[in-house]
Amino acid sequence: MSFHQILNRLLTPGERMRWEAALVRNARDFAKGVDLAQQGERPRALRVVLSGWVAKYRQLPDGRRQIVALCLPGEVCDLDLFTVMRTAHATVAVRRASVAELGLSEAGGLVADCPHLSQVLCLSEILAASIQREWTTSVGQRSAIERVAHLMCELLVRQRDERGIGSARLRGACDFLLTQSQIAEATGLTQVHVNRTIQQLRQTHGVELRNLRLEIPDFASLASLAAFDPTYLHQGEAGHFAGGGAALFGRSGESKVAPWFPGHFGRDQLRSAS
Amino acid sequence: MSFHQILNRLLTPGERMRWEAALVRNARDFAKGVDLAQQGERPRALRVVLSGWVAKYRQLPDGRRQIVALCLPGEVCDLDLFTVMRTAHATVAVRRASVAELGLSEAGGLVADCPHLSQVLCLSEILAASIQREWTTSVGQRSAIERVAHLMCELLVRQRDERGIGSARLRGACDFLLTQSQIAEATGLTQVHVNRTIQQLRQTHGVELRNLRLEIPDFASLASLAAFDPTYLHQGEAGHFAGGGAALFGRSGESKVAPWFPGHFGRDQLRSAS
DNA sequence: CGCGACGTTGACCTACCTCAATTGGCGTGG
DNA sequence: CCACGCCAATTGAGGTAGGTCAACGTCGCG
Repeated sequence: MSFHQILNRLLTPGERMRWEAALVRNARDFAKGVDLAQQGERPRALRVVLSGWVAKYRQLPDGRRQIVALCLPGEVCDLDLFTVMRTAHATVAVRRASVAELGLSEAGGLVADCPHLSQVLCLSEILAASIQREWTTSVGQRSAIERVAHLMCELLVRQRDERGIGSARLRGACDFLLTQSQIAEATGLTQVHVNRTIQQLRQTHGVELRNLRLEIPDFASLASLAAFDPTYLHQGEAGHFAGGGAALFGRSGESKVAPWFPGHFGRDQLRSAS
Repeated sequence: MSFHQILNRLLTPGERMRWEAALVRNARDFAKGVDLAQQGERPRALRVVLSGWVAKYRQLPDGRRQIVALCLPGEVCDLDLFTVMRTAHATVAVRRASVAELGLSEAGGLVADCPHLSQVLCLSEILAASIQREWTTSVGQRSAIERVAHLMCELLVRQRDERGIGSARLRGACDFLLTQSQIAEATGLTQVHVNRTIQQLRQTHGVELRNLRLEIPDFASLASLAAFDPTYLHQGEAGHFAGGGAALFGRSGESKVAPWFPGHFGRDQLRSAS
């Protein structure tokens, strides 16, 4: 399922409104290449992409970088705000992007007010982890042409059911906001080699990648070349998630949530939003 | 933090006992190389490694495989049982291993009875995701020698605070249950090349890898070679997790958990264990 | 009109792969 | 106790996918 599907299935209409109002209220624009967060720092916000793409990357001391994840519109970047002391990766705007940044009090208030929200957040994290495993597989096992093709397939499919905030069409075409250098950083290849690889995909599969648009004339053959098996995207499992999530989270919809928050940072207590 | 730290901090003594009793009751042994689960099938159990190592791997149609994660003693393999319809990866015993397999009703009952358990499970999943990102970085950016060294560093550190079920000492030595072929599958290298790489590590860093034991005379220098930065393991953050987790999960410790379970598989309802 | 970002091309190089033996350790059975 | 067989580790020779370096082209924008 897409993140939107999860949201729609698990949140009540009221929760959804509250969630989206908070996002709009905290929207911020970032120019291409601007870091939203540095690696090693204490997480400052729960981030939700509203438009544009955002990348998580890890940088080694000598400058090498690996993009480890892409966050498309509507997706939550991570739960670091709630769970870790220092983020191990940085976050950057792939292109001009609009991102909602919810501070600790705002995010905590939302979670407190929307009993289903923690389910949604954790499930989105679990989906992200599944994608992450596939990326590891790609970089570890697939050849250059397979990697690039696989990335294309994944991003097409991930955008397919992003009605609402996203901006993708069905059938073989979608937004593609990465430069070739960024594709290189995501696939563990060189920018030069990515270029040659794309040309090869153009010739052999008619794939077109221009003006931030991707067109795939024959998705099936590209998927076959890339050994793309969409199982890991768990599409259409929102219903299952809803059930399993409820089990896992003890039906938090029924729990009385206390307006309490640990002050372990020495920060202010949360306001308990109504 | 290690998974054990999370467990110790977040579960009440009673919950811990219940948890461990369930593990013991459902322990099963697997010979080396035996699959605990195939990719593409419906998850059958919540698995917890008791002894030995377990690997998650993804296999491509032509046979290439990538080990995407290692589960050490005490760790939960994944939450697929609760969250997805078909697992995208397979699970295999790296060596003879003992694994607790909790079926849906047993696992659901545990989660229902132990209010903090869902926190523990989700946080362990989040930690696993962080490790996964580092693996992607490794395979994408690090050279062969860096990859192997990094894996060694990670596994040493991950075993350090595994008192209890685990069997690791501090200071530069730990169990290492992978064959060179398995290291190759985890690092995206060839078995042959892994062999040469290890020899190089032996000569230049005195690293010894024999008889399922790893010895690292100079951890600092190996870590530096590998660009190993343990931030991503989030050690010693169990306290933080406890707080943040509570916020994220709405202090489930206080919630009244209903002995209810979705029957979306058409399975039996859960018994509500006392 | 000129600058900067992105894409494209060519020549050369090397880290890692492939294939194919060979060695060593160890458990098992005779 | 030795012989066999299996599995993991090791070694060698040769090949290639992809990296490196260095231009050059092209497009959009101020």
